[in-house]
Amino acid sequence: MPSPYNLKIEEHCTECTLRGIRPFCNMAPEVLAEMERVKFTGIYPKGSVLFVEGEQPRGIFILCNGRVKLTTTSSEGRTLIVRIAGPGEVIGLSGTILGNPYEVSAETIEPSQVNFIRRDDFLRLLSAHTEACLHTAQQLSEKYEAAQREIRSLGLAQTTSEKLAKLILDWCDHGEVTANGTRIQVLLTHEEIAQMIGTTRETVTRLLSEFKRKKLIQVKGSNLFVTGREEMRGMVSI
Amino acid sequence: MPSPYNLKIEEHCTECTLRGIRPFCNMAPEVLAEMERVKFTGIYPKGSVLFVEGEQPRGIFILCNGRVKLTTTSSEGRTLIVRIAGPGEVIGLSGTILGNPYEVSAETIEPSQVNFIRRDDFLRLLSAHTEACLHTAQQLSEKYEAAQREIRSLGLAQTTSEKLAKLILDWCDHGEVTANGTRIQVLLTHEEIAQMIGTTRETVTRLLSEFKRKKLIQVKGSNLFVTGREEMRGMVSI
DNA sequence: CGTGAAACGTGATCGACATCACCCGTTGGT
DNA sequence: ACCAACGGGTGATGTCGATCACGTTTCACG
Repeated sequence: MPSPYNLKIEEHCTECTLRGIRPFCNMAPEVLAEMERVKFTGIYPKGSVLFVEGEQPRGIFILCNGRVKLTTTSSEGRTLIVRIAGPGEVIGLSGTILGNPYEVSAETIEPSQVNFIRRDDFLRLLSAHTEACLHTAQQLSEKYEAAQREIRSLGLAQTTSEKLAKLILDWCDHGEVTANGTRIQVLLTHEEIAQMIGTTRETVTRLLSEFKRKKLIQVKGSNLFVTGREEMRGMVSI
Repeated sequence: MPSPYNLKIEEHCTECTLRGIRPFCNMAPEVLAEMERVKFTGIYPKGSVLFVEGEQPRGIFILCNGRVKLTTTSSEGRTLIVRIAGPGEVIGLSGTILGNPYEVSAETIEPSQVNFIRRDDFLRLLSAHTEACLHTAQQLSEKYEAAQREIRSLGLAQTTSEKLAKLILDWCDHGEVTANGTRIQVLLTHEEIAQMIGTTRETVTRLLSEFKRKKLIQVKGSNLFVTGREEMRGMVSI
């Protein structure tokens, strides 16, 4: 018997699938039924590793609920967070299609519900249903464009504060607008923020203090209130 | 009547299409025939602009011959070369699929032969032929993985010399191994190399001199001979 | 063949940021 | 209740690379 907590997110996911909110689930009933037949649903606690960079692709992971951190590591041990995937995103798609090893590692940073589809099942699905194939092409296009934007940020930003401001502004898009600024839940440590923009923990700490001093942001627990959204936009040239 | 030069590259492209060398052309005859019917072939001199960042997507460009520079520019005017596309690559795919504006600008850096397919024709092709759709998904996966690797390089490299060494090593993969090192044709100025790794022209000049001093490379005209491939690999931690 | 523009080479300077070192406060585990 | 481990804050220091400035070479083209 599942715990009340698990039931809750399961319910939520089913609902979203039925209503077709998730881009990847918004397909003809027979395709969805087929997907339903071959999928494995898993619920992972925070900190679970879905797969590791370099592994042979076992299949795709459809994230129903929760968030997953995608990282890559240099031979020196430096880590870069490539992306944080949210609900509705498909993970491990390109590797699974091409049969290439996963390019990144995936680790949940929240309790997450994940549907897994084995590689051969997925490839069969693609050949059998043009619709699934079209949706996959769209998902890949979106990921590609997101990667393109990431390349822009990393390559064109002049200073570290510009990168950090850009990151916070990106977060704002999914934040909640309140009386005292846009509220964002930051579930990342300074270390992890540093790994997202290719800098060090100390620099992130210092820059965030600077932003506080300049009244651009306010920190209350794990909430970050962005009070100077316009000023921050002025700092960003990308 | 086409010039001998144009004839030559046209011939070469036809041949490659027939032999199925180009990944995107390696499809069932009826799909190829359909593509043949809707495509527009163009031959562009060096420096032609295929499209500009931000434009509405008109369709896809299949590069048969030549090379195309894909760039993005910051509001400050700084330019980043995202990728140099070569024969067989499809350009403008993700934007065309999603209907989003082109994310980059495309400019030929060699005389190039390009097949253009209009957006609606292409989308019809995708819906009609699962095979075309599968090939598109594969192309997108490859592009996505390439972008991923680019993110790795930009985000994890510690120093600029590491980035430059990595770039040269990447070039080596398509170079010709000779008695005195791997030969590469560099058709880029120092300025453009700088734009590929997010640094300045002066730094590229200085670093290349340093590499010459250390006997890692030799420059003869537009040819670059990599003599110390192993030493350079040692400089790169990504 | 000359001439102007583009590409390349190099020195001087300076600031941003990585690195090291240490401290403090919180948290969670036994 | 304690203390190790973790996350966060901050100073001192050194260095890499951006920037400016100018000279030199190469090359296209009339």
